[in-house]
Amino acid sequence: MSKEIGITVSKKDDFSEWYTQVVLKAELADYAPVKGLIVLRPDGYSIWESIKSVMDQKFKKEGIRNGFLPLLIPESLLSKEKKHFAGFNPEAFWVTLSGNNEIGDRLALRPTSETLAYSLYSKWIKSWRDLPLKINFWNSALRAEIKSTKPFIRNSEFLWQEGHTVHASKEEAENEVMKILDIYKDTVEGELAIPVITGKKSEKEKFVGAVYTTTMESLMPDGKALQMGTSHFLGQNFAKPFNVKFSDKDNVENFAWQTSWGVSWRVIGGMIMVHGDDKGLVLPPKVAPIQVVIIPIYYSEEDAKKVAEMVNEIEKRLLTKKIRVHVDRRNELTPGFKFHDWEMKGIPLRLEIGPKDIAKQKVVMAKRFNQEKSDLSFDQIDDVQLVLDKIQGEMFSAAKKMLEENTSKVTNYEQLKSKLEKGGLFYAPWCGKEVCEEKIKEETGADIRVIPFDSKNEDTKCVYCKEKSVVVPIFARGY
RNA sequence: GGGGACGUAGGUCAGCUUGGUGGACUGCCAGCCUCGGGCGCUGGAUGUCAUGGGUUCAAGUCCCAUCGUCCCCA
Repeated sequence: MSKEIGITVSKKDDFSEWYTQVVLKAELADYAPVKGLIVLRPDGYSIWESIKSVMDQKFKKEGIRNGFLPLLIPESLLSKEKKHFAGFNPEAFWVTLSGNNEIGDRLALRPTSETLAYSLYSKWIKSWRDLPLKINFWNSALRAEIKSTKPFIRNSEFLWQEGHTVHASKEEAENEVMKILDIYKDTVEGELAIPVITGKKSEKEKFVGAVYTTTMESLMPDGKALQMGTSHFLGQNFAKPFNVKFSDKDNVENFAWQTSWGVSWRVIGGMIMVHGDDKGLVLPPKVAPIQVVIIPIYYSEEDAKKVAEMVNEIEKRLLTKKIRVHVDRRNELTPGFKFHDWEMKGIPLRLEIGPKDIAKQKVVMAKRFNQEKSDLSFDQIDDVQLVLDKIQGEMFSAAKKMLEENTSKVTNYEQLKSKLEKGGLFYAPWCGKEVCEEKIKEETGADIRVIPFDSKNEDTKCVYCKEKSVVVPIFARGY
């Protein structure tokens, strides 16, 4: 009846509005009183905690430890690497007053911590014995977004992790860049069930101050690409201005080789977009705050008692299996309401237990992601974990299919332009010149998202200038 | 960078054209009724009409300014 409680637009008709409604109505986040800022509610934060815990374990296996850096960075420090500063200055927030007194060296709210971290690293690193140094920071970053903000996707403050490593050799640092990118890919594909394409950014799109940037890109159902994480090879670009040096085994002083890398809560936005449907959020089981919700169904007091007993029993069995289960015991709401409620919140699996089920020694099981309903006998309750694993796999497959169906090759500009109208990822040969890249961006709104590691340059011509191509990047409109 | 929309109850919004005692739905609270896909009934509480100024006997409504938010396009 009351349709306003649910999502009022379809994903297909009004994607942007649909997205906002899902974020708000599934209670992941809410708007803060300041433009561009959002508040994470427990269900949203729980998803971030899942991602965080998985990535954190992977980092630790890599010998990376966690640290904490302050929020304020003095301008004198932020501006030490010139390109870096030029890149971040337009979107930095500045603290210029302490009380009523002006601060001489004004303080930036960290847009990223390279400069601060490396000024300290130069103190900490003396010898080759101090390397490699690998520290990760779970914090937030602030970058002023004046226009087009979107919860999780683009905010003036966002949660992320930023890792900063220092190595004695170029090879080791480059190797680290790739290891991190692998961790990122594993996490996003394995936990969030979002397939990604990995590769390099173009010179124009790379992190300001990096030698090169590796990235993982995904495709959203509206045809736009979304960058899910980046891992940068910094070379000695920061080591030199920040004096990050070490004495090698021959007692010769060398500049160190560095990497930095980050993944933000933006991946949650990607997850919402990729998997959600007209009923709301659809969560991959691995990151769902609640994996199984149980709805008790009863008419009489007598039934209520019997059902409650069985529900408690099943809840216990699922808890033993370490499944995150919740029983919706709210007495004042009808089962129908609860079905819609938990569907909007994206809970992967629902078990309905009523008198009819008890008589037949089974429960009704409903899968969120494909709406499938089936019976599950009491004996099979211990298999629920298998069902959850299967859902996780099927969600990834569905997303992968969507990605593949909307990825294609183009050989000429007209083709690229017309295909871009419908959205998707497009492999197009490119001469490597920034002029062409810029023209394409100007004329079509699409940029180079990634130059995939596995893309092969055949003997083809640049899609724009028709000169000999050097690589085949993926062009797309992006977030 | 360009354009558009909006700000009234917790939420969504009507009321503004044509100034005259602030409304609907939903949600919330209490009670009754039950519950297998958003049940029904009864009663109740809830407002800095974004802010500041102006016009007027009188402003949610007209005028000006400010602040804030969202969306679309590049």
